Amino acid sequence: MAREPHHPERDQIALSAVLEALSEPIRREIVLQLAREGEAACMAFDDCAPKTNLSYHFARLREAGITRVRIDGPYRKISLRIEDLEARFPGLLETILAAARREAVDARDLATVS
Amino acid sequence: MAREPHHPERDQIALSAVLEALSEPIRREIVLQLAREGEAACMAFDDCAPKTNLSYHFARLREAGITRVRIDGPYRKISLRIEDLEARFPGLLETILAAARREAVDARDLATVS
DNA sequence: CCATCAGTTCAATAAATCTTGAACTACCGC
DNA sequence: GCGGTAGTTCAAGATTTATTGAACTGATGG
Repeated sequence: MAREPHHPERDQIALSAVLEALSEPIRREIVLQLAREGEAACMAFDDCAPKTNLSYHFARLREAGITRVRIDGPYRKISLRIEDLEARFPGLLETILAAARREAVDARDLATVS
Repeated sequence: MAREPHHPERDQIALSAVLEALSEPIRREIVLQLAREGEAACMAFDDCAPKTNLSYHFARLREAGITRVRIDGPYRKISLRIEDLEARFPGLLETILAAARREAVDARDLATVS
């Protein structure tokens, strides 16, 4: 296990990678939760998918430049790179997360009517 | 050839599909050009990729709900579904296109320095 | 030291994506 | 109708993605 996982520099964050990372529902759910609750350990997402699958999605988010991973004893603490993303692509993260929240609300409303 | 190609209803436009569609550089280039120049026939993009490949990307954009295709004699006129997208996911399209333009500018600046 | 907990890496598989050439459809002008 | 132009569909291949179980690393507590 690499002691320091790789993170792209702010200037190296690519739009294709960011959009592709956030096009996945599980990864979007992870990012939404990080936006709500701030830094969290991996185990905070254990109800989203099996551990081994989460590990894959964490890596994709990290390599896309969306999250930062910090090793804290036996835990890995994940957080959003909000400032880097805002500097590179202003408003992008917040707009996509707003769209995700809106889609969730719309889906719930639709279920209520039926 | 289906006379009327399928378009998803406004309410059926899915965030995953939109982000995935726009994560592809060729498709993003198509959408940028549509945003600049408005409705255009497919042949307006012939320098982006071979025709058969473009056809594939046009279909992905249309099925994601990003573009509308209108048959006009021998041509197919493509346009952005700006109002539908704005109603479903406010600010999303414009923010992503702004990010795409910024990334292009940054890449050009980097090349100028080197 | 040993067991455990947190999380990753590896290997394998199924599915989706991107790309291309060949064949096709649909419309138009002569 | 014939030929040409605009664009799609089909089939095939290479690549990437998502998912999972098994084996692994690294830190901690007893």
